[in-house]
Amino acid sequence: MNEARPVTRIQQKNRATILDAALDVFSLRGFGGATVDQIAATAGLSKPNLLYYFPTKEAIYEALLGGLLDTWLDPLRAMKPSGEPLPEILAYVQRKLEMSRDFPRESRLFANEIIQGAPLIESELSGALRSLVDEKAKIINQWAEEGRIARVNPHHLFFSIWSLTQHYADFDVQVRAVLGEGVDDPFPEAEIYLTTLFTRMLTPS
Amino acid sequence: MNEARPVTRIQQKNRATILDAALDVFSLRGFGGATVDQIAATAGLSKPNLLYYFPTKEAIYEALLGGLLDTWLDPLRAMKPSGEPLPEILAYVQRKLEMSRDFPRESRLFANEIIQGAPLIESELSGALRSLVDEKAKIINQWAEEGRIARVNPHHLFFSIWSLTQHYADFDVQVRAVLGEGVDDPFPEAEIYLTTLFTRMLTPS
DNA sequence: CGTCGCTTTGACCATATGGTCAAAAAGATA
DNA sequence: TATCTTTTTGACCATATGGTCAAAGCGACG
Repeated sequence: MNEARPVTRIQQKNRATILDAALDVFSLRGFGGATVDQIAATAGLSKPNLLYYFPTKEAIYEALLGGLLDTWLDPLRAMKPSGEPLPEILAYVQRKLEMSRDFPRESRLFANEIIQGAPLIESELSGALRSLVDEKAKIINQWAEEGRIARVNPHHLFFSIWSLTQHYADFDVQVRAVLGEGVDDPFPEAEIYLTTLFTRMLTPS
Repeated sequence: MNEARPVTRIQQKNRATILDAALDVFSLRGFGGATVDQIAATAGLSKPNLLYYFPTKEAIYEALLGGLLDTWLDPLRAMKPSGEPLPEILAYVQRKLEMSRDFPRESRLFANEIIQGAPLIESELSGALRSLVDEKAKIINQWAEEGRIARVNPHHLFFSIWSLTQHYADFDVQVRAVLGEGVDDPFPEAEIYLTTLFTRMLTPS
């Protein structure tokens, strides 16, 4: 009768600990480069104990990725056709940049997955993601036709927002190396730069 | 007396074959996720035979990365202060985009390395790369002061060029998934979009 | 306190993986 | 053709890795 086992406090805590450790390891080494032992060590658990909570390495990875794309797209969903065009877009850029600053591991995990061919989430990319983007692209086009923003290819506009914001998480090492010791937080300047960029590009001439 | 052994034709061919195969595998799976057997199989060689040409897996990886950053930066080196500002910058963007189109594996290899913390090339990043960027940043600032382009943060300008162009190689799967079946080559539109973007951002108001 | 189910672990296993080595095969050279 | 060097390979090895299992530890609850 599939007796519903309650989720104990220990289970909740350990699952969370494992996922956090796995995020550390997977985002840094990619799926193939990560080992269960590393994750277990990072989580402070024995390997069999870890495998008591997640049956396989794949299961941990899937648990991390599942929902990540969804969370990642929340800021885009928040872009409303009723708002002022430029502020709506700039708010989206800013929220994406904040996510790069506050959740760099998630960003890198996602980047790793995509670079490696997105074996696990390709269906979501051409399904849910594509639908959402198509829908929001119409809004951009609408705004452009009304002359409220300059005309741009809306799909590539989204690509550029993703690329520019995620760059500060994924290529953090490079950004810091190039900026040098003097700069300990690249994000304030990044925000100014990106705001300027999108404002100049989208302001109708 | 360290008799200089000549490099035979067979050696040349096999080294090239191995590096090409390794590029396939490393760019898709990252260093940790790649196996010597996969590389050997892709190259059509036996594993011991492969290890006759490169002593270790690391050696293959290093051989690939060594020089890659250098090649990668050639287009930036070509940016001359004597030229017209906007065309110089647009030419740089265009050449970087071409590299993403023609050498996506190299781009992904590089991305993998950076995302994973650049263990092998961090010194180059804060050495050669940083110097070159600082030098070119001065040119950008000079142009801005002369009123020939709009004022922007030059370092972040370079970040944006790298990020936007490499995105089309590294996130190719996502780009194609979002654009759908109808688009079989995203690059022409990308070029138009990026040209527009940088023109609008950099044209003095 | 005793029982029962949840949690943890040491020992273990099969396979994968990076790498070695001696010997065979294949060229080059004379 | 005989000799010497370069190239190739089958067999092998130590370690790493993903995963299993039976048994022990532990906590909640009657």
